[in-house]
Amino acid sequence: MSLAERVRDALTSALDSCGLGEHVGAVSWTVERPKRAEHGDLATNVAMALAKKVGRPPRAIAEELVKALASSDAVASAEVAGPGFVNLRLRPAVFHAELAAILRAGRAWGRAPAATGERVDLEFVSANPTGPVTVASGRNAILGDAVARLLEARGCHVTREYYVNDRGNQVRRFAESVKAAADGREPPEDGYKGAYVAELAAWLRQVEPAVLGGDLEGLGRVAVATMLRGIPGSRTLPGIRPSLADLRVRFDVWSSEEALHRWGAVDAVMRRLDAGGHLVRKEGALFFKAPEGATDDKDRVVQKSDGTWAYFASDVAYFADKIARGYDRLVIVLGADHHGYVTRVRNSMAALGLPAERFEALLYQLVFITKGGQAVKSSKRAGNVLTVDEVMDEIDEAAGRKGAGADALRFFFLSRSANVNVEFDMELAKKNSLDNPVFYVQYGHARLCSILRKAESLGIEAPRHLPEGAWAKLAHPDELAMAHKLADFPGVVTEAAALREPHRIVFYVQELARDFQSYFTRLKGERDPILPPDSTRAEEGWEARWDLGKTRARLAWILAIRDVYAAALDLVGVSAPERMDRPPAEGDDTPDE
RNA sequence: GCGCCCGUAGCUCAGCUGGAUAGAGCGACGGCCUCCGGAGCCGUAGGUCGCAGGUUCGAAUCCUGCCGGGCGCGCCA
Repeated sequence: MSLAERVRDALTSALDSCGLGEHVGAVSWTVERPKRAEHGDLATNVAMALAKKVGRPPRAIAEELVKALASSDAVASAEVAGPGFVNLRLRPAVFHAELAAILRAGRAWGRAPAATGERVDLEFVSANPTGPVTVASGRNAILGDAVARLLEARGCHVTREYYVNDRGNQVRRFAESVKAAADGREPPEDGYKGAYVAELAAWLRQVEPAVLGGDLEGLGRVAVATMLRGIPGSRTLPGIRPSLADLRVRFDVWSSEEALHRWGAVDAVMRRLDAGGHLVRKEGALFFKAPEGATDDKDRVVQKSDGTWAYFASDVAYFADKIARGYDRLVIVLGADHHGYVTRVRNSMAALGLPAERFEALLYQLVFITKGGQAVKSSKRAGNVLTVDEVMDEIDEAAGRKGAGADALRFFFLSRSANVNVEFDMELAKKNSLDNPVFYVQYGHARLCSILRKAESLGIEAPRHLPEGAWAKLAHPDELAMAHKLADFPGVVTEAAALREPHRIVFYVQELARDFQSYFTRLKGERDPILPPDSTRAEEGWEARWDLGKTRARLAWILAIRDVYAAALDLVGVSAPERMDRPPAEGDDTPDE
C-alpha cells in the first residue's frame, strides 16, 4: 500500500468515527502533497468535498476530522487551513516504514510487474533505411524506448518493433544512387547525395561486386541490408542497428514491408476491404473509402494509377498482421508531420472489422536542427543530416567516457514533453557538450556511491535491513523529506506510464539529485557528517562517543536513495555511473573573444 | 479554410484529469573551498501564466472566441 493510500485509510476511518462514513464514499476527494512544505506532508480537501453533501461549512467538518485524527498512528498532527483544507504531518515512523519497503524492493522499487500483463507492440523509429540515424529520428528512438521501459515497469510485455520500408520509390532511388556512385557518375536528380552512398558503393565493389552489375531490385535489397547492418569500422556508415544500439535502443522485431507484399498479405487484406465494399476505383486508381461520418478524412489511394501499391496498402496489411499476432495494444511513435496518418489507419482497421481501439499513436513535435542559431534545412537525400553518431562521438570524447553521449542525448530529449518542438543546435551541442544536466544528475549518483565506498573502507556496512527501532535515529527533516520523495516514486512511474510521458521521470530524478546535493552540503555546515571524519578517528576512544546507530540508519537511507536513483535513471535508459572523473580541462582552449 | 501541437521569468522548459503565496535549469548579481566527491551549495533580482469572455467557493489548469508560432490537409513516406 502506498503512503497516500495508507493516509487515506486513516482519514476514512477518522471520518467514519465522526459519523460521516456513509458520505465519504459518495464524493471524490484527494490526499495530495501540498506545494508548500509549511502546509504539511500531505493535505486533503475532503472537508470541502463533503460540505455540500452534508450541508455544513467545510471548516466545521475539518475541525471535527482533526479531533478524530488525534488517535491516529500515522498522523502526528493535523490542522485546518484556508477554506477547509486539512494539513497533515506524518509520524517519522511512516517514512521509516517506506524506507524499509524500498530497501526490500531495491531497484525494483516503483515497478509493478503484475500490474497490467498487457501484450503491447510498440513500433517506433521506422525511418527509411536509406540513410544513417539522424538526430531527428533520434528523438523518436529515445522516446519510444523510454515509453517501452515505462510500460515494462507496469507489467506490460512489450515487443519493440522497427518497420523497414524496404521497397518502393525511395529504395529504388537509393539503389540508383549507389549504382551511380559505383560507376563514378553523379546521383540522379532526386537521388541520395550523402557521403555514405559513395562509401557504400565502394564497399559493395569490394565485398559483393556482382550485385552492382545486377538488377536494381537486388541492389536495393543489399544496399538496405548494409544500411541496417553498417560497414565494419566505418564512421560514415555505422549502420542503423549499431547506431541505435549505441543509443541503448534495441528492437525485438524488424518487420519488412517487402515481405508483406511477397507473402501476399497486402493482396489478401485488399481483397477483404474490397469484399466489404470499402474500395472504390476512380480517376484510374484504387481508393480506400473514408467511412461515413468520418468528416476529418478523405478517400486514400491504395493502388496508384500505374498499378503499383501505395505505402498505405502495406500499412493496412501491416496493422492487420500485428493484430493477428495477438497484441492487446498497438502503439506507434510518430512525428507530428505524420499525424494525418493516424485516422487513416484507425479507419482501415475498423473497415476490416479489427479492434481499432487497440491502436494508439504517440505523437511528438518535430526537431529543428540549427547551426549557430540559423535553421538548417536538412534532408536525407541531400545528405546534410546531423547524425546521432556524430553527436554521441563528440560528447563521448569531451566527457572522456563511452556512453556519455547517449546519456546526454537521451536526457536532452526526455527532459521535455513530446508535445513541444525542440531546437537542436549543432554548434551549441558540440561546444557545450558537458553542459547537459544529465551530468549533474549522474554526479549525484556517483557521490552516493562514493559515500558507500568510504563507509566500506571504514568497515561500516550499509545495512539493507535495520533492526526494530533502529530507524528512529533517522530524524533530520531533510532525511525524512527525502524519504517522502522516495515513497512518491511508484506513483510517478504509474502516472508517467499511463500518460506515456517519460519526461516526468527525468524531472523526478532531477529533483532527487537537487535534494540530495543540497542536503549533503548543508550537513557540512551543520558539522554533522554521516561518517566519522579523519580528525575524529584520530582521537582516543572515539568509537564510544560516535553514534554508530545513526550512521547505520543514514547509510541505509543512502542505499535507498541510490536504489531509487538507479531505478529512475534506468527507466529513461541513462546510465548510473559509480564514479565520474572530471575530464582534464583543456587549458589552452579558452574561448578568445 | 479545416485538423493536431505549442504560447508560463531575459532564454529553454515543468506544472494542465481545477486547489492555498505559479516552479526548475541556464543566464545576471552576491556569497560559501578545515576531513564523507566543488560536475557542488546558499541567497537576490526577474512573471498582466498570449488576449478577451465564460463555468465556480476557487482557473496557468475546464469551455468559447480571437491573436501569434510549428506541423499536416499528395496517385510522397
